[in-house]
Amino acid sequence: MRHEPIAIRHEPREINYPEVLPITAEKERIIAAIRDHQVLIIAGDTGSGKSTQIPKMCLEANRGEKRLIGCTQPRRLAATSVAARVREELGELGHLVGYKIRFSNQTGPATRIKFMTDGILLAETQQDQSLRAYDTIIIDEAHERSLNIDFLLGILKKLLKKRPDLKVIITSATIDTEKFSRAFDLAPVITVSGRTYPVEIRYRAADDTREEGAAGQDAGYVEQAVEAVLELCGGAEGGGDMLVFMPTERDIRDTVELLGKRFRHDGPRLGIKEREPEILPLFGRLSGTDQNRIFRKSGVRKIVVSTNVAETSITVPGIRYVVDTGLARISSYNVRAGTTKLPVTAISRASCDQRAGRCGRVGPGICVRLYSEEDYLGRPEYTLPEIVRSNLAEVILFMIALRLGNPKKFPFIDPPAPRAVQDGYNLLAELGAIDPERRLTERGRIMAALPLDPRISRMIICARENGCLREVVIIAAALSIQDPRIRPADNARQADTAHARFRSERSDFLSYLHLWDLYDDLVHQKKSASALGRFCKSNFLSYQRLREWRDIHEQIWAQLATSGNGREHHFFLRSSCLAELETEPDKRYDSCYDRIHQSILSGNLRNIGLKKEKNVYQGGQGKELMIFPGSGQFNRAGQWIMAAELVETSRLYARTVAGIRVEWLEPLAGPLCRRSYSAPHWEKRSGQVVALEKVTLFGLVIVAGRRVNFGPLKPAEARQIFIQAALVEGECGGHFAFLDKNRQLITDLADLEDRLRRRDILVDEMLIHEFYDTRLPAEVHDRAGLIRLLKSGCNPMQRADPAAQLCLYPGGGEGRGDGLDSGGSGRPRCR
DNA sequence: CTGCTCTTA
Repeated sequence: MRHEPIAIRHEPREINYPEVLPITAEKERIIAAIRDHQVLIIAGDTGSGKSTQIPKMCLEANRGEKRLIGCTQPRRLAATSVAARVREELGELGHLVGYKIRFSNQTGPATRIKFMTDGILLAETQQDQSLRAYDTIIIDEAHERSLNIDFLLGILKKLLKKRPDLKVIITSATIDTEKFSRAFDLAPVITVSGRTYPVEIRYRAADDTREEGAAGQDAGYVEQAVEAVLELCGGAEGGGDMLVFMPTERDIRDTVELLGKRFRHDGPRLGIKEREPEILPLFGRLSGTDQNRIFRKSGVRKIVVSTNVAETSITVPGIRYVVDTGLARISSYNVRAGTTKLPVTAISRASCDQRAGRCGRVGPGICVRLYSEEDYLGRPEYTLPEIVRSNLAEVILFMIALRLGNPKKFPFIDPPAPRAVQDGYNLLAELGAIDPERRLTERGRIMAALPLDPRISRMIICARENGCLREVVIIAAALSIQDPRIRPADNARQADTAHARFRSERSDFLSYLHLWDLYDDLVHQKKSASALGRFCKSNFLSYQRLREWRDIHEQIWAQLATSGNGREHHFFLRSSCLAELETEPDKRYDSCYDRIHQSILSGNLRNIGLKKEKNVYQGGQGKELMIFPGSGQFNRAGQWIMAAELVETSRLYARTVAGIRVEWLEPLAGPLCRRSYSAPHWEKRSGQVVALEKVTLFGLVIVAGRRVNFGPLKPAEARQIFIQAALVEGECGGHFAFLDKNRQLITDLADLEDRLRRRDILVDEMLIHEFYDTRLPAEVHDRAGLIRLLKSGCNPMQRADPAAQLCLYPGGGEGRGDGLDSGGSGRPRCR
């Protein structure tokens, strides 16, 4: 818990604002608005100075006196770099600025302005629900509408009544400020101009009359982008770096390759006199050193070919020209299938404009759009907020843990669809996090306390029971980071060879464990950071991501240790299933493969598959999966698999895959299994009605034709079969006096009919069935039940003798208890 | 035969 904040009184000192920033002119207006309103919306485009100057204005408005001024940023890098900038600008007041991001808390008692990622502020609400550590909260870049931002805005909206002293400032690009204002009871909007240069937009749509390529080929935007780049280079525009936006890594590879070729072969003919430019790919999975090449000055023209990272996350310096395909991969959650789609999609107008703006930061720019103005105008204005295209399980778990009420009534700016909310509840129920009343279970509480996807938390809980916590925590941390393997286009083979060193033949999860063991050895040998870096480089691994992996691993252990009582920590550390003596890497985990993978399966039940053909699997709910070619299980996997992820791109791919045994599924899935029964029939030997049980999980048959005792499942149906087969047709087995008598009577009557040549004395089977049906108690449906019934006839308190009841003629019973034959084995007898 | 990008107790 936070101790009472210390009020830091200080002599008022001059706070300086850079004159060049447009926001400086609005200073007095903004300070007055902060004083007069609880919520304020400030709209300003790139270069307005809002991120750095508004926190200083809050200080000048006497905010942050007893509590903190909290400023959120969507990305860690932004949080730390803006903090550094403000600290520098504040000069001798610089010590008032701190920041906190995951794994690094640089705040102290003197901190009054705290920069952080929005994820951190969200996480803090778990400890400090009313955010009492803050008197002012600034949500920056709200227009990005990330899941964290939308969730935070809802929480703040609910908090405002309870915390009248709290001020909230929402800053955004100058788009859609109306929506924010309306969401916060018509909060005032102050608009600040940006500080950018004009950007000339040129539309260069694909020529419609141009012949289509081979059937099924796409529009050829790679070729068009290359043409556009060559035109710009050969035109009269002059020098300056270029930024080309592509939707996928593969397109980037193709573009880089084609550009290089064209410059070499056709450059002179196209009037490009300059030296061959430097062509650089840029995407998130690129190693840090390769990413940093875009910041180096080389003396020749730079052409950066990038994914969406360059739209908001990385600012490529010095860009004068943008070539925009208008495409991006945008993820969306498919509620029906429970999978993620990652299609190449036409981006929104806001995104197009953001991309264009990337060339107006150092001087007037030119943006070539590979689509028509008509196309542009027909696009949606904004990108769909992340919350309406996400799996909501984690959000809902959080809401239950914090008692934030019904998600359907929560003040989301754009509420998610009811079906998506229902799906989130369903997944939580499948994971055992909530009970039928949607309250947290014991498991759910542990899951809510872990900073992980609920599915991953579920694996850890299962591993605790299975005694393989050490292994599964390593894997859980691995599943929480981006793939640490690097596979450069020009060195793919070498990378594959390097990665094969730790690849498991049976499971991608074990590959993670092998890599961990390899790297952990080096760390324990106290290798220097540079030695570790060299190891990463030569093995095509990301040093950054391995570090993140270890950090998350440590964080999970710390959380597990505090969630139990202190003593549990020891238990956790020792609960490894590792066979101490086995040193050969791919055999090390053989003996505990089942336990580890059962634990992982507990979080991945939705992602199982049954082999249809090589690499193609029948998934749940009628899905067809294909093993991702980058998986170690490609061309290797057996009959049943599970995957940590199912993502639909060109196909529905299963990523991070391992073989499982079908027998694991039923006990783990429990009530998720659907059962159906067929061919119920009387079995004389066992004295039961037996049916064939079929068990399915998400539509996949996991048990077929299992013989089960049908009576307890469907007593009424079983009883009819029992009456017909055992009593009417006489296949009961054992010896029962009443049955013998009834049979004798029927034989006698049949004889009588034969002699008299009549056919109306003996009643037909249907009537005999009816007779038993009326006389036999409802709960009797097998031989054991019949024996129990007849035995109860021995009880003197019993009014009617059951055996007599079952005799076909009046008075057929021969006294109490006589329903049972004294012979036969193992049957109860009356004494 | 190959998947955009962020973020956390």
